[in-house]
Amino acid sequence: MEHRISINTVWRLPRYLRALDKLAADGVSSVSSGKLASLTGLTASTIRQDLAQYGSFGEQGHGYDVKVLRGALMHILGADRNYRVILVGAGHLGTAIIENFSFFAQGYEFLAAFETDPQKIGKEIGKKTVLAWQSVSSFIQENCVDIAVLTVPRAAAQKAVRVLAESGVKAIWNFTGTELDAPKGTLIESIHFADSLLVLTHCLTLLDTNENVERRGLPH
Amino acid sequence: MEHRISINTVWRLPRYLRALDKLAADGVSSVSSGKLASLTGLTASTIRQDLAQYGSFGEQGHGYDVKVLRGALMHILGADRNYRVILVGAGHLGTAIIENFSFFAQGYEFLAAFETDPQKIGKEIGKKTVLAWQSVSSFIQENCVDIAVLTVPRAAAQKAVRVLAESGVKAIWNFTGTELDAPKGTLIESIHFADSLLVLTHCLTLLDTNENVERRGLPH
DNA sequence: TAGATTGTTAATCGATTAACAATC
DNA sequence: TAGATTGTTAATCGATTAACAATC
Repeated sequence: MEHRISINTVWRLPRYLRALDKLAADGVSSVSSGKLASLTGLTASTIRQDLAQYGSFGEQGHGYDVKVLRGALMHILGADRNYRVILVGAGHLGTAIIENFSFFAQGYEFLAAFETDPQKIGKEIGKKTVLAWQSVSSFIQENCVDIAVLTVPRAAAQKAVRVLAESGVKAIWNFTGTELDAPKGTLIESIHFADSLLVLTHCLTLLDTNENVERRGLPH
Repeated sequence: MEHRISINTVWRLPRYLRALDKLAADGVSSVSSGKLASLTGLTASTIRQDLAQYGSFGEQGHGYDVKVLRGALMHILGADRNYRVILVGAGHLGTAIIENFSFFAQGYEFLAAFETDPQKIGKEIGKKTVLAWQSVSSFIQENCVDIAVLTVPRAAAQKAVRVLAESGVKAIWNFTGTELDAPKGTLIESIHFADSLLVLTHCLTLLDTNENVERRGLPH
């Protein structure tokens, strides 16, 4: 593969996937770039450009097969592998992520949760017992953990990252709302709730001042 | 104000705010665009360009006063107003958002939570009693609700949006993971956990194939 | 075949970067 | 004053859009 694919393109792929899932749920088997464009709020041109970076998935004159394209995107995004996941921080947020989100069912294997609070240790989350934070390092080494979902309080975040990285976790999915220094070789992907809320209030402000709002193409 | 400000710029403002908060916490009172650049992973040029869209907040030769710039950004983002907020869906996720996030303390006034599950009605979240979903419409009309935090199951999401919008909620902060149709006049800002996780696994895939990863400038 | 829609090349547009005069 | 750093203009780069030949 020749040139670097832009981060904009990468962040649009999950959006295509959402649209395809909806189409599949509605029993639609084939879709054109134009239809996909109207579903996602993007242009047909952008979609064809994005897909072209990875290969040819459509059929001229007939569009894309929903299942085929979905499978291709899943593969590109690395979502057809099996990931071994732990939860770090067994509060409401962590519990919600592990128990609520359906995408977490397929492919992802949830191994265990870790906590420092003795009151929470021993309870169950996602059908696994909550373990003591103390034991996380040996657990990671013995169980080849790929991803740690980080839902600890802000103050404990950076220290937890260090321990997780040193123990061999490959990636950290960060919900703590803090900017974390990623140790070399460890990937950190952050979801900043506050950013999203600030963009929301910004848009509210624009509405009030009667300016036009350009709704997001998701930089993030 | 002349031209439309790009969505990329808007999404960078909260990142500046995060850096400024960190500086303020460290007792730093003044910062240059260069320093801010290294803290955020952006370029000094981009930062000065972004700020210039809204005005002049620095002092030539001396950089920006941390508190002044912070205040300016808060104002631009509409975060210095008071918002009246309700929670719709009193599960783990909603509870986490209301109780965990410090930014929710200042400025935002949490009024009530709503649920359909009789088991949850009457309990407490964020020092407020969970009310019956039935009563949401009259509550919104009587209490001038600005923002609804939506944390209901996917299947209930679109119907809830219709009710909330018709009752007069101005904005919906959507955590349901579904693409929602926004009724005219209602703003919807969505956080898609799945998108973030897919980008994470995509980056993991790139690492494995030894390609370079361009880390995000946050399209979102 | 005719119609539709892709994959791809070329044109446009906008965003980022570089550079520098203004000035604290 | 000299040094530093802004605000801003100009240059570059990349991303989006438009167009169209290829083809199912």
